[in-house]
Amino acid sequence: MKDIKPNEKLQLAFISFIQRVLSEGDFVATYKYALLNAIADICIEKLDVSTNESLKIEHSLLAEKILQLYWHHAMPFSNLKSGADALLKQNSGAQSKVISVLYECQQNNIRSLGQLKRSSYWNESYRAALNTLKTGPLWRLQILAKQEECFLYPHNKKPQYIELKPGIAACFRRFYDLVVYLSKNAWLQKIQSIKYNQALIGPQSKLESFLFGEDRQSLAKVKPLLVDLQKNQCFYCQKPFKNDVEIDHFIPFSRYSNDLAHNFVAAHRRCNNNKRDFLASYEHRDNWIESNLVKHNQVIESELSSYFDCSADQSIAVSNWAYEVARSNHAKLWHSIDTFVDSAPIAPVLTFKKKHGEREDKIETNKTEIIAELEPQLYYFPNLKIACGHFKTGDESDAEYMDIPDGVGKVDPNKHFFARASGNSMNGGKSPIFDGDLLLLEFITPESAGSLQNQTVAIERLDSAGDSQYLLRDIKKATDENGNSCYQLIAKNPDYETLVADESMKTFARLKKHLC
DNA sequence: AGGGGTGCTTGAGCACAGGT
DNA sequence: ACCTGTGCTCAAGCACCCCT
Repeated sequence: MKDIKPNEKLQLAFISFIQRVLSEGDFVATYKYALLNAIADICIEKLDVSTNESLKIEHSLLAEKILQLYWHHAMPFSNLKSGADALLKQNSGAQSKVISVLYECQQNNIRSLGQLKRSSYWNESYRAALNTLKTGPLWRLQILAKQEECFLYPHNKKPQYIELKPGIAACFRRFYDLVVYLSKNAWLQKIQSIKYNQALIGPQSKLESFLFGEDRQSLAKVKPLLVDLQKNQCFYCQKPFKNDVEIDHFIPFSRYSNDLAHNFVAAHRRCNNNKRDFLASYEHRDNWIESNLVKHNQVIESELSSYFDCSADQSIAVSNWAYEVARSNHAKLWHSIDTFVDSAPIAPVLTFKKKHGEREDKIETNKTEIIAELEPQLYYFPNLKIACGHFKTGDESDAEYMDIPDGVGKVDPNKHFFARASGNSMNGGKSPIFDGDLLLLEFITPESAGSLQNQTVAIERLDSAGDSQYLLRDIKKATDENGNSCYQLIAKNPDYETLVADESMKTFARLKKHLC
């Protein structure tokens, strides 16, 4: 729930603005498509992006991302029919500066972006991208129909970063697929529209896969390593390989089209095909974290850093984002052949955690020392007021983490969460609940609820505006005046009247523990 | 009405000068 | 050495006008 529900009006305004950028902006070169794509990528690659906060993105990070996005574009495009072989122009005038410098690097036998970063060509390429961004696209992206409209970030040229306005980063995360799809399509059309390119591209071409396709060749480097690390067993079914190994993108390539070294697992062809573009279940995700980001982190980094980006933080951030979106959309997660599980209700967000007593700077210097594990924390929803009075509107936005206090017993981050009581209707009986008390609740569904008789539950209903309202009450089965059985919602405080459950209400969570 | 020529505007590349 | 600002050039898009 964290990060995924920016204000609905803002979401609509965001979508509308992105559409306008692509339709009303003037495009002579393709930089602005790349910039939009770069910002979207960075928003999902960063850990700790909060819903309503602004997000600073360093110009340097954008420049690196731009180089990454243009890397493939700087290779000569071959038209198989005509035999022509040349660089596609990405500017209506002279060739784009970024393409020119990357092309020069490739002509000097730099074969990957990782190699470029370690080479003497890096500085020049990086500066070209940075200068290009700062002289134009950063301040032109938000010029719509000749008018400057700073919806995404203010135009402040002094600091070395742009600052996405509150909620914008969350919108980029929520609508990542859409933004990338739209910007890449517009990018593709722009390249096709440049007259110089038309002779080269011809009437139909494989331009899209050339520009935005994956580098399949590099996967050959991954297979033997992963087969070895996985002890010749399929990542998903744990059964041995029989000449049927395929490399799977754990976070599907269709969802995130940058190859990250930690994102690969070896799987049976059948398992991989059956998984298709689904996210794997939480169980698989835990195993992936344990295997690729903890146990084999260093080996993967040393063996594959020449071919792929190797940031464990980036991988975990992308995985968090992908699972957040899945949960928000109630998507199914693939577990095994033709078997799926729910992504809702609450997926634990994984973060790296230091070993107890370890110094902070070790994270930077020695990643093998980092252990990835579920923090002993649960979600806390400060905006979710569980009413102890009358139904009260609240929402699940702005989730935070809260340490699990001692003595609460066994909890599951998939089910349990914290929220505050609001009001005094449950202030009575043996264990009164006061306004502001912390409640440990367990999410329930009609299927998982079991008998609720004599339990304290949070009930949810929708108000006339469509917002959710919540109320905490004891449940008791009773008989109404017509002799029909019904459920009474009883307040511990006798000053509050007993309500009868109706069809507009649903049980949302049961009270597991009341913490003062 | 439609085609072609002209001039203006815009976004981008590039060279250069001056400041830090 | 690096950054920043300025001015020039170029190609494309567009509006306008004129001619057929």
